[in-house]
Amino acid sequence: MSEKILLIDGHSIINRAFYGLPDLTNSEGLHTNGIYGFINILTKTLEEEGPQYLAVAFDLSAPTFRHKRYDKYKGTRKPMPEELREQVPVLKEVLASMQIHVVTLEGYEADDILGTLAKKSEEKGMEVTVLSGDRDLLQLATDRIKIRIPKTSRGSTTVEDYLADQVKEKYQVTPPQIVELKALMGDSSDNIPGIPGVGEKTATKMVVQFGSIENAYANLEQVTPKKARESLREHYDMAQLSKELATIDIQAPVDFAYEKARVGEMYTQEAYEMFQRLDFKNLLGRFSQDVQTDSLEKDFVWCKSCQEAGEYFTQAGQEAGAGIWICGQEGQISALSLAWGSRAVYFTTDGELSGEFLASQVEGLTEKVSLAAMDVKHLLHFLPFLEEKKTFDAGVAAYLLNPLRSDHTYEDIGKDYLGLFLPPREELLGKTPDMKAYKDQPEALMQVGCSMAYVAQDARKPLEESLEATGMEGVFWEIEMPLVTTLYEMEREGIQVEAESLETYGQQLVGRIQELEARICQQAGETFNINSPKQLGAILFEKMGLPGGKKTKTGYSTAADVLDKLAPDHEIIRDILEYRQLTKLKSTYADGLLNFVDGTGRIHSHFNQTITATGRISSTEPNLQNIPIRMELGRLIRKVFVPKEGYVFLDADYSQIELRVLAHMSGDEKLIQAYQEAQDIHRITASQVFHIPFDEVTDLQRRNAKAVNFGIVYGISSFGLSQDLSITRKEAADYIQSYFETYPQIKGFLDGLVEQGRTEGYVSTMFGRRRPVPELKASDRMKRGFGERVAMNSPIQGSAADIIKIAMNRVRQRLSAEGLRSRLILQVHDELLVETHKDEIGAVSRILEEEMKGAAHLSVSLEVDMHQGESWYEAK
DNA sequence: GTAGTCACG
DNA sequence: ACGTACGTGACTACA
Repeated sequence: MSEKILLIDGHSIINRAFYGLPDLTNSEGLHTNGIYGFINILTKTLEEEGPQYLAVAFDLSAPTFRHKRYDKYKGTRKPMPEELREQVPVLKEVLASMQIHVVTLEGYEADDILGTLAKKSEEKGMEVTVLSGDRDLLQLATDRIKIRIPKTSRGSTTVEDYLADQVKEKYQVTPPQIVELKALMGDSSDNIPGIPGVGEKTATKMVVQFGSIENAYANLEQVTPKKARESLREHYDMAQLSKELATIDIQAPVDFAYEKARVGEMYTQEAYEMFQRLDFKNLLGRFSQDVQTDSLEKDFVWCKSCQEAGEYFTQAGQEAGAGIWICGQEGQISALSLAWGSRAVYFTTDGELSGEFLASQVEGLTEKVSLAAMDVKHLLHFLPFLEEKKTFDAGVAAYLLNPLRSDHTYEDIGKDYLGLFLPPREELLGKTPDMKAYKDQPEALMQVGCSMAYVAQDARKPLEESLEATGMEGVFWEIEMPLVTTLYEMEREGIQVEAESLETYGQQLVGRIQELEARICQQAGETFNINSPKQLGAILFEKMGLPGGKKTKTGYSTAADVLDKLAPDHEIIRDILEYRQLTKLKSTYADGLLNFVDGTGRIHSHFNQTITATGRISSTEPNLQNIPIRMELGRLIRKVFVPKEGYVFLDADYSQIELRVLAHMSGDEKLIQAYQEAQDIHRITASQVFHIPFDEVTDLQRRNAKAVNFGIVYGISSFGLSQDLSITRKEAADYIQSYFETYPQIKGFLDGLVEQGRTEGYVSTMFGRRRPVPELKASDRMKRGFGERVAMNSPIQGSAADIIKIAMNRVRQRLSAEGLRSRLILQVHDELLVETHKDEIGAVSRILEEEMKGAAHLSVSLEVDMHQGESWYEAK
């Protein structure tokens, strides 16, 4: 058996991968799809070919001998998009970490390196495989040099293999004659001129007939068709030049030592860390267990004894800070990890230690040291004595520093801020909940718990430094850390629901739903699943032939805005819309909420502080921020949310907080003045934008002005506004223009935000919270447009979020400082709900009003609407 | 697991 | 020629 070498065309393969795969980015925002695809094609080919030698060739940016020969060479080539360009140096790092030999040569292209090495290896008696996306390489094929061309279509990759015979079969010419073809046809991507008027067919015919351009020229009179003959006569020089440019140099002065190219261990420690950095999680399994565990250098100790525990806590007390993690339920600690210095200890309560003992040890510890944790809100369930200004939440810090990440795990934070590669929780425990793992997988849980405590403590310094460097230490300590306590208390309190009424409400829907279901199927002429957009689309737009047209990737859109247009003419559509409404209420709200009622009749939603890109909080399990209100039938659900005995609800919401924030941030005098003069901002906007006396503004004009105001806050586009108002784009554009003429500083402000996003890479709220806007650098126009709207909207939405967070903290602190029994229990972006003791209504309404209005001092006042009621329904 | 839909600000 | 308003989360169908 002869030896085998695999030669890879680096740029062309990463190109293929980049364009063939969907967009992928790692936690640093680096695009990785090209690298990922490259590694996949590389490893797949290695498996199939099993070569002893391997090398990857890259072009250099320096001019090659071809440029010297022809200055327009590759001159018209489109520049590589930034998303791809940035991946090339990283790919080279990855290859280096995998001990894969990379070859470049100044003055030559990768093709020449590949050609030279292929021929050289063939002469040495080796079998050669060249992997490239570029068909030019086919000229190298022989019966021992195989060219492999991967093709990606719809996600799956197939590879075409060419030995000399297959080239002949497919192109009717020998591999060396591929050069003749290219010289005749030209190549627009390389800017090789070719012969005008000669395409693939004529070129192939000519080469088959004459063998070469020179021979064709020598027998010019036999060349057909006539147009090609004349063209060849006239442009023979150019054809010769083209041929020179298209010919791969097989004698490039490459310095190549086969020993360096020998295939060795690719799955090295360095490669493991590279793959982790790039978030190639599903490739990590290819590494040996040794490599995977070697990346974990920390020693974690398990402690079950009281005496040792006491000593450990004393030791930790000598330090400036300690990291902590707890697993348990209902306020009872089962296991606790404590990290300080360079160690972490795991305490469990299955022996001598008790949860109470550990909690008291921690309480003692907090007298001396400041604690850090990945999730302080969770910690508060077990350690309610923690003080917000003395405790550091690494998850919240990481979120502020990059609010675009979907989560902030110890693994990510360790990687980003400590350069530490820890096995992710997913690998150690999968989705097993902590408490289950405590029983079934104690070793793995120890790893997780200690990693959490360790990373929180060790990453604290770099995180705090980053917060200072970005000017977000104020947002962190003054807004977010106090908010941890506020949200914890809101979650703990929960909200009371009348479960029986909720059940009755659900029951009442069932009858009507069944009735509608029957009517719809009867009108359709068959029974089908109305909840399936696919089946529904087929019925409406194919069977019944309603005008609809495709709208989604997968078929017809049956969304409400499409159906709304058909509703006036078709009873079935009206029934479907009602059916949709009712089933939504039944499944998400009636049945959905019932699942979350606890033993005491209350629902405890989770308020998440580290999710949104703008700084808002979110609510889950259940989401209490999207309880119906716009439609009366849905709004009735709010009747089941009631205050406990002896209490009422006080509900306070900001009036147009985002528009007021915009007036303030932009400093637009006209808009500020408008707010000072009139109650009804939409009406005054209509009056000013449409040049109509205030008292003569029609409802329609007011509605249009309101939509424009919304549009401005969302990052205006004429398309979006035209959709919302069902008007033409032109009309929408006129509204916008007129709006900007009325409020000129708004335009300047919004343009400035986009500009800032472009130059700085992020935009900021009034309080310094940042949102990165990487989309502004995208080559895709749509993505950029999205980035522009985000740059305009985020500072507004985010500042409003900051303001209500400040208000929430102050309300919570005052309720507590004044010894009141009333509690803040819900926040819905611009609204606060307080379960208010009947004796405290006056005090609480003053607190709400003062703290909400006083949360920020803007150049327009902050206004608050307040309502009282025996249910959430009544309090709005 | 993704896509479609729809509830909220 | 293309195709988007900003920010979320839950449910259902379906591969």
